[in-house]
Amino acid sequence: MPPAPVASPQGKLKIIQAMRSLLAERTFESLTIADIAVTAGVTEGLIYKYFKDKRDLLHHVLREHYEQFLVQIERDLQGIDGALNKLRKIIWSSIERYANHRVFARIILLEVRNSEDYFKSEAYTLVRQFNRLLIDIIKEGVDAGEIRADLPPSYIRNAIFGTIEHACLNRAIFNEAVDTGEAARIITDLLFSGIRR
Amino acid sequence: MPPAPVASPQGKLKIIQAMRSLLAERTFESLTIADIAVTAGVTEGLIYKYFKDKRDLLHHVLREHYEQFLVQIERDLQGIDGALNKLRKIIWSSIERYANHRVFARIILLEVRNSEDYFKSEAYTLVRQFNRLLIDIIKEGVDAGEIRADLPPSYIRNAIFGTIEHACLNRAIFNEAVDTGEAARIITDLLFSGIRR
DNA sequence: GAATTAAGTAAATAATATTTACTCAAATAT
DNA sequence: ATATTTGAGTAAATATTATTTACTTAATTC
Repeated sequence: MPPAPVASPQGKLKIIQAMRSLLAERTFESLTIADIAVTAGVTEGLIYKYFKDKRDLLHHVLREHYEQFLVQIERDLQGIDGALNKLRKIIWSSIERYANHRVFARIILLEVRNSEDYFKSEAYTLVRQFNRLLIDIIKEGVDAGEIRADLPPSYIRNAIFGTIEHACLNRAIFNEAVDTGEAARIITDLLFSGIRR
Repeated sequence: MPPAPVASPQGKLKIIQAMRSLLAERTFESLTIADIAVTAGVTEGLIYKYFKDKRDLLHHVLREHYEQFLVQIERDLQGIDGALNKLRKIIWSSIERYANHRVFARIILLEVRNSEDYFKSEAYTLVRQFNRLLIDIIKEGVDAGEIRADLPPSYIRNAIFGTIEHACLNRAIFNEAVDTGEAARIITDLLFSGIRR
């Protein structure tokens, strides 16, 4: 049997929870270790017992979010046939995630990409995994004749991610509302059919 | 006549230049005021004479870059007719800028959006100005029947920016090469005609 | 029951940002 | 021609924040 998942100690959980709730209101840079410790109700030293530094804690929070996201995506794709239908669903699920999990959106869109450590983190491993999934679906679509073969899959993936992210940026930054269904419909239509009349 | 542009003092210029050259190699967060002062050959105090704090200096560097970019864009659009042709040119010019001015790309894609101060900065005013230009061109295209009228212009703008930015992200982060002409052709084609076969 | 270990604390230290009080030289006004 | 102001710049002090260290304490295991 697999090793029983060792329960995290209270203190660690409180630290992670404090980080999440502080990030809902403030930027990563503006948070001090003291802030986090006070909010969590632990001492500053304990944070360094579980995390290498402030950024490592950030990456841990992102990783947990991303794990949930990937589980949900996998579920969402069950029973969907055809590459375009899968992409449509992924677009919807991604927007839904950014719209309803603002801390997740803020971390990934605003806070991590400026640090080299991120690209060595486990969180980034998950991002790459999601990337590969997307590329595979695009290739499947090309092979099936659903998707144009003259556009490199990486550009298609960039267009999908980039468009979604920009559409959700104002949500992450200014807390503006996003209508998931509407946004997904418009973005899918735009990417599938183009802007030319 | 307009007030003669007062020449910046040597020290200020050296500080700005030091910031630029350091940002070519390292992330904003990793730069200390001491680093910047040593590289510029001035004392730390002088930096605070001209800039409110480290971020204010970053915003100043971005503003100078963006001013140049807008001047170039305006030139590039001269004599081009038709909204789609203008968008095509803007896509090319934007990619060219990110590809050939990596510090600019790094600042705007990775370093500023995580701070509230940025959105109050003069640099951001210029970004909004560019945004408006793009929206105006899109509306012109809709009115002229070149661009679909059933897609909100803001989504079209997000798709254009987002796709370009994601395509240039690996350039900014990992210093990967970008073939401007090729990228512009593919992205324009993708956005104008869609990915569906 | 002694030894080890995990969870946690408190205080010290190190790194860094920022402020303060000053110097000097040039420009300007009297 | 000199006193006064001002802008450029410095050096050192201070404030803030991150990180490390040395230590409890309570539970587990040998």
